[in-house]
Amino acid sequence: MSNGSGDGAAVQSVDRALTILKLLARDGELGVSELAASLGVHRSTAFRLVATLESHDLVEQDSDRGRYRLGVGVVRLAGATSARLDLVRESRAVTPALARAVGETVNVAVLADREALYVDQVAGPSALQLHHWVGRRIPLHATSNGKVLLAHAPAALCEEVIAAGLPVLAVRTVTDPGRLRAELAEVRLRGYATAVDELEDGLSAVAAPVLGADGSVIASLSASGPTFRMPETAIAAVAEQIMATAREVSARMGWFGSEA
Amino acid sequence: MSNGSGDGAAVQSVDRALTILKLLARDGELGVSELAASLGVHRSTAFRLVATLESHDLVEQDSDRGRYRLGVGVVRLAGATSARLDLVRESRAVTPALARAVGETVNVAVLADREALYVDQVAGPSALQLHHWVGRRIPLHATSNGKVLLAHAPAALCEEVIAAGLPVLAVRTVTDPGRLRAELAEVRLRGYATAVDELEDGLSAVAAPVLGADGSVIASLSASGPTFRMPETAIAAVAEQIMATAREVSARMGWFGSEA
DNA sequence: CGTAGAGTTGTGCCATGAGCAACGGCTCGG
DNA sequence: CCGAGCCGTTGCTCATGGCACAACTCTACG
Repeated sequence: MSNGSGDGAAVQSVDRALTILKLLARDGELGVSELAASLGVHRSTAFRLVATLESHDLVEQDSDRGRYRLGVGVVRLAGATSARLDLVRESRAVTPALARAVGETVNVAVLADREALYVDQVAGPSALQLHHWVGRRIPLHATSNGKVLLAHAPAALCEEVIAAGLPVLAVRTVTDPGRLRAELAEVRLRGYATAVDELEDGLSAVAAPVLGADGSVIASLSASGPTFRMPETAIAAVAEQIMATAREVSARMGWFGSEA
Repeated sequence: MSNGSGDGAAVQSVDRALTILKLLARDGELGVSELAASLGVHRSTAFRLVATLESHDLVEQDSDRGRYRLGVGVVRLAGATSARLDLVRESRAVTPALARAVGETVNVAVLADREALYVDQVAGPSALQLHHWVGRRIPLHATSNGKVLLAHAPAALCEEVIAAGLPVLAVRTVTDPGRLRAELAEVRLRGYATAVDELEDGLSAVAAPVLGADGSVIASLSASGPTFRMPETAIAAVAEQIMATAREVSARMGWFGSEA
């Protein structure tokens, strides 16, 4: 093999393993010898490929020496991708308009472990913009999105985050537990969160919660830009726009108007 | 590498590719360099692994040189596995009792391309039983399950199957198009199908349709055994039992009683 | 414009993937 | 019951396919 430059099957053994997944999707259940015959490889090769898939829960066996079928890991992967696809697709219907209206970069974030995971971003019209954050994990205490997610998370999670420490990231990072708790209470009351020079010097953001069909907070929607473009006096007006858009996204996600 | 005998990661490159899927499930979107860093491999290695995943639609890119996320192939795999898991799980609630009651092997089959795909099997109590058929594809015209599926399939499919030829498989295989059409009409009228010495000499079967929530035929349920144990005189009684169980499975699959 | 970083491609080397052989378990037929 | 055949699994060796390096292209930023 000379590293196949065009056919897409760049790594042969990976290609074979993925072909096993397709065969099982097609046929439901197959034994090692059947897989080996379909792939045109030796039984021991098929066995090792399927064992690797099994170690990742992508296939499973009925019994110790039985036939293989697709496993729960496949459903898990799909769950991860379709829920997030839904959120990104629905929010994308309205976030470009918000980005234009407030003139800043709009982000959507979800709670993942004890961090804010950025799942979508739409740039505002300015030349001075945020770097691409999708796929990045950001500390909860230092961002507006993080504060929204934390304010609506179980109290136990909030205490875990505080117990793990609130590291300094910028000149105004909130590092005092009491102050963070007070801010989170205000977020819940007011309906939005702010972060000014807390993640990065010169970076400000405002965020509001996105609700799901059952009224629980499933994501956070923010607008962020340079602090000099988002002065104290402008925050409330921006917050109103963000909250309105967050309500629209919530409705698109199935929320019917009565907050949990 | 000496083919790692215990750690489950039998094939390293496959393990790495599957780890990429997990990373994307976790983080939503990642670039080649980020994947390479997470895996601890060179960028070119990560690129080739992700290219292989992409060739199988398991990951996709926004743009030509953009970041990767999980692709529609993942949802397809999950669709294949969860729909079939549902059918097998729901039918399994009642098929063992049927196998005991009629004393024969019970099978569940679905229509897949132009064949009957066997997705579950429960052995009857007799020593003389069928071999394991799960995962096997069987010609539609020669089995009771195939006839049920064909009788309720679009007419175009029926004609395609006939046009492709009806090969002889046993002494009584139906090979005449007119006779097959007449049998299928009778299946639709009577509510069950039979196959006697048509797939294999000495093998008989009776099958009835399983309906889904929308009243369409989603599977076929059969009992099969040696012809000497299922004489002409016993077929109607067995058919009643099979139809009753098929109605139960249908209800479990969400059918509410009014056939489409 | 130049630089840095990211994505992509070509090449050669060696470590890993593949195939062979052997073993143990299970099923079926005599 | 025994033997044969088949299947799943494991150990070993070797050669080839996977990997890293280097180079190229493209894009974004100062």
